[in-house]
Amino acid sequence: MSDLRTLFDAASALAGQSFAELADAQGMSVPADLRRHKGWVGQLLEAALGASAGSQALQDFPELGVELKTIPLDARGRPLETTFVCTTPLLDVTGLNWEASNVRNKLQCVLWIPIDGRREIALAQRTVGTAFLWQPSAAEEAQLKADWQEHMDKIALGQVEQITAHQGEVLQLRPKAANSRVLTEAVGPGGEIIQTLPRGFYLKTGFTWAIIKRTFDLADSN
DNA sequence: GGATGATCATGC
DNA sequence: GCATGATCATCC
Repeated sequence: MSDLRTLFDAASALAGQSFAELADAQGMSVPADLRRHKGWVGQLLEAALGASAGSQALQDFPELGVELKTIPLDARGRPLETTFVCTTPLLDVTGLNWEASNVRNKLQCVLWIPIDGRREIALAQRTVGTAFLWQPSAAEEAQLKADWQEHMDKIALGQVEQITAHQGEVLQLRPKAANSRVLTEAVGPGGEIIQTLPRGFYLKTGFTWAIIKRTFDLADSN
């Protein structure tokens, strides 16, 4: 992808296409469901748009500074899932600041691609929605920053295990691992090193719903 | 019905 | 294990 316009046009052109059509074009096969293929739709869209970062800790289109995110919507256009942003540092966090954070970097410019997330529709028949570019408004960034700071303060104080997904207005902290037996190092209550579940930052659905709602001029009811 | 905590696949 | 891509499954 040489420029943002080209990428956006390519993403826009995917609107209305079914996963079966897209998979066929990419030489991919469509799984029966997502239970054992949770990231499949994201990978399908990455392939269709030529994202190249792979498993590196980079934006999907580093040269454009753009992060690609699919977001599954229900019949009313509401997000069905929270949106994973990045994993959370749990050690040596005292010097970290929002401006240099991975969360801010990832969310600086997002190419959102709504997808049909309805489980009652066969995966192959679900379709891609209308892509749109988003950059956080000053208000949105302020919310994100406040939540990020609150979480990071607790982590720095050795209180990571007191954090639940209920905390944070728009940005929550939740486990992010293969399973609940996976452990990583963190700071404990007494400043010692403890073993704990890896965590990740996720955008709450209320936050992404507000973006979707505004973008497509949808009503709050229904 | 919706959100939380747990989980799945893959590459290095 | 940690990064990527997320949704599942169970709970309230």
